[in-house]
Amino acid sequence: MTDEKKPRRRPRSDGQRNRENLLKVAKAAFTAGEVDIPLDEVARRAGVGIGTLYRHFPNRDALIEAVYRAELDSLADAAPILAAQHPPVEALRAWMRLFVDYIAAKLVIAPALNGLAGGTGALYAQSGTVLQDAIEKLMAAAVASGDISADIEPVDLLRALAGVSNYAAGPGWETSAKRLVDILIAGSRAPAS
Amino acid sequence: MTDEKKPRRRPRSDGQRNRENLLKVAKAAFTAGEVDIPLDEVARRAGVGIGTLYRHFPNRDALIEAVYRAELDSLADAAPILAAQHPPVEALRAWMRLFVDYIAAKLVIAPALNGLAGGTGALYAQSGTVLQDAIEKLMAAAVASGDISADIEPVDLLRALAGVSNYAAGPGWETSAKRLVDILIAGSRAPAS
DNA sequence: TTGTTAAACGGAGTGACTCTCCGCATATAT
DNA sequence: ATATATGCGGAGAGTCACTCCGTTTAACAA
Repeated sequence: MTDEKKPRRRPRSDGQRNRENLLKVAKAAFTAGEVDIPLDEVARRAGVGIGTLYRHFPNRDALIEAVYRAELDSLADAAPILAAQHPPVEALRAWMRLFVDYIAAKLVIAPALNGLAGGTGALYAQSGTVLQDAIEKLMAAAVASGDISADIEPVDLLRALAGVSNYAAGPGWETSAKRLVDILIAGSRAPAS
Repeated sequence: MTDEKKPRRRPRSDGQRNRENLLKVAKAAFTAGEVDIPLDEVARRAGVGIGTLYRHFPNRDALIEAVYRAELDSLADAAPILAAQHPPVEALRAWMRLFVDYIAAKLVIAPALNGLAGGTGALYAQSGTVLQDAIEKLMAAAVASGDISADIEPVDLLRALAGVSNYAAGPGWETSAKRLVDILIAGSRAPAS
């Protein structure tokens, strides 16, 4: 019933190496825009058989999720740091801008995120929770300090941000995206009651 | 060089019928959530051969675009009407809410829009222009009346809206999306100079 | 070292899907 | 009624995701 520990053996070193290699190759391909790269090709570039790829990642989505989970986590980790360095509203703004930067640097690729089966949720439901937690805490602080209105759903802002990443195209989109961040912040301000 | 007119013959009636049938079937499937439906199946349901489908729509994306173009157009058409009925800012707000309604009614399906190859642009570059025109005019009016700030990019709002449609999941998302509309409007207001 | 064994590997094979090609059918115009 | 451009249909080629299972190898014990 409870989780038994069966540490019979140490995990095999070649297994871990291959797994990391696959992730590295996949990330390189995805960030290079080859979102639709065949999985055979990923395996080939990583110097492993297709069977090995599928043992580590049961399907395409699993691979994509694994590639981005680390990025998502590091984005989430930045939240408490920013919170410590800035006043609440500015921390929120800074984090949202960082979100945009991540997209700009192709560290997080929206098409890949959205391309997931069923479109939505699948990935954000699992990996996305860390982002939700991050923004929720930032907003809670800003609400507590009386800077932003209490009846704003954190998720809404995240959605808007994610939306921008979908349509990240054309020159100047990045500054345009940061302008949107300002709009969102301004729109979330508590009325000067 | 210029577009020659060669109206040798009237288009064949069966051709038009089949085309409409395909669109009807495809729309039904897409709105029912069967975004990944095989094209053979679409052809079968429409009672035509696969070859016929591919003559009318050279690839999957073309079909998706054709299905939604009408919806997109009607959404765009609503803009001037709303503009005539409401003061500028309210017209803008109403239109953005209408956008959300369309998504809610599954008349426009975000997963399908985003699932397009290459992720971005492909569809919005063509069909999306009508939406851009629509919101640009609404915003121009609101800027002219001094209600909203001049340095807001219309596309940004569209992006945010589209983003929300991606993550349209879970109960209450709709009201949450409309709240986002209000945030965006509030954030776009011109400073009471 | 050597033997044992569980863990991991590789890649041929399967089924599903997209898209092409081209001979056949039919609506339109004369 | 005849001619012909227009549209139809579906077999088949090419690609891809994912499975299966015989073979290899790293980890551990003796």
